[in-house]
Amino acid sequence: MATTRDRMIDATVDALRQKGVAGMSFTAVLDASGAARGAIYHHFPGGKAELVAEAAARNGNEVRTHLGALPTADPASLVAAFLAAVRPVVEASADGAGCAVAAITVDPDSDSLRAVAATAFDSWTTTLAARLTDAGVGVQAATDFATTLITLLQGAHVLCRADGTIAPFDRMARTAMDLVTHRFPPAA
Amino acid sequence: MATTRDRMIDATVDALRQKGVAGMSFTAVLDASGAARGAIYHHFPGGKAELVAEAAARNGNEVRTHLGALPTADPASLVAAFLAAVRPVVEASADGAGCAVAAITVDPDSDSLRAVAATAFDSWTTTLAARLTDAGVGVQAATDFATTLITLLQGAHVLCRADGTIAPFDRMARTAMDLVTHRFPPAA
DNA sequence: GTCTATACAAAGATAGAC
DNA sequence: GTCTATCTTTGTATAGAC
Repeated sequence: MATTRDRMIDATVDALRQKGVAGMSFTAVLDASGAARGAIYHHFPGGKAELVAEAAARNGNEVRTHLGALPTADPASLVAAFLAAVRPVVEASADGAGCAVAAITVDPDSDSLRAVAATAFDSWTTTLAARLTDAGVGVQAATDFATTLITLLQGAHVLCRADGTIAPFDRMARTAMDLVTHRFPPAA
Repeated sequence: MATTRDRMIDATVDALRQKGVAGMSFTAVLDASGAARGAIYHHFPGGKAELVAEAAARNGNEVRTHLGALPTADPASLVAAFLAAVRPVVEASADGAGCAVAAITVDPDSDSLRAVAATAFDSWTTTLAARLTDAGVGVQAATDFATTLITLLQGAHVLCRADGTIAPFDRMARTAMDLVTHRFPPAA
């Protein structure tokens, strides 16, 4: 069974994705988690900043784990696997969800939150880059390429949320596959 | 000379880029624009929603104008021109600025704001797609490609803001140029 | 059109009983 | 550890004088 503290973090991740840091309220987190008001500063003495940082970090770790499980093959099929894996997440964005890690980058005056987001994004690109080098891409190109894939993912969140549909993602995915297959043609 | 109303809109664009819709306060807008408190509902009877919608729409139109002025040539040099044009904007994101149109997509329960953002993004992709067809790309591929460029732009805003540097943009730009030149080799 | 003053709600944060 | 109650600040929104 999940502890109260865990439920609060999960509720915070959801709230971050939908409303961002400033738009998220303790009231919403407490309602969703069933916790009492005083529980916040009991479990998170640092207040909102601490709760938000831990929630975003947890979400970032989960995503990194998923990215690390992608099958390694030639670059083109890795890109295809990446796109297929993130599509359901972006689909949720079209319905108003968004990315929790991206949400904490918008905080006005919190350098520590931006650092948490930077660490998460860096872990994603590093993980993806490792898969690309496994697929035969050079180290420099793999790092650049992995950054591009995460950039596309984050941009798709924004465009699909605005559009209310997954259509922008699908247009982008077609282009990405077209470009990468011309650059790294399948050996077979 | 700019009217009070114009200065309020400009201040709102800045506030949106830095703090988002929920994080933006009338107090900040009034301080930055030098307007009085009562001026808000005089010029914008619809309150915050109306002010924010008009600010984002103005920002969206400005960007579209810039995109329409890009020189048309082969696809690869158009991409190069696009990347060079947006780089300074993304550089501001690394310092905490962000994109005003992207900011209004995060609003919790405002469908009209999301529609404003969707219209702006659509005008950008349509404008870019027209340049691509001028450069000889087919209509379907041009639409997909233009969406991909805007997706990269929005993703770069997010990653660079998190990182605090322009480095993610530059890594993405290298990859984008590498991919597009292999797909559409220069005629010369 | 522009200003001051204020009403009303909601936010984050704290204190202290159980 | 968990809860209720409350303090303080800040936000949006409005009223009305000039």
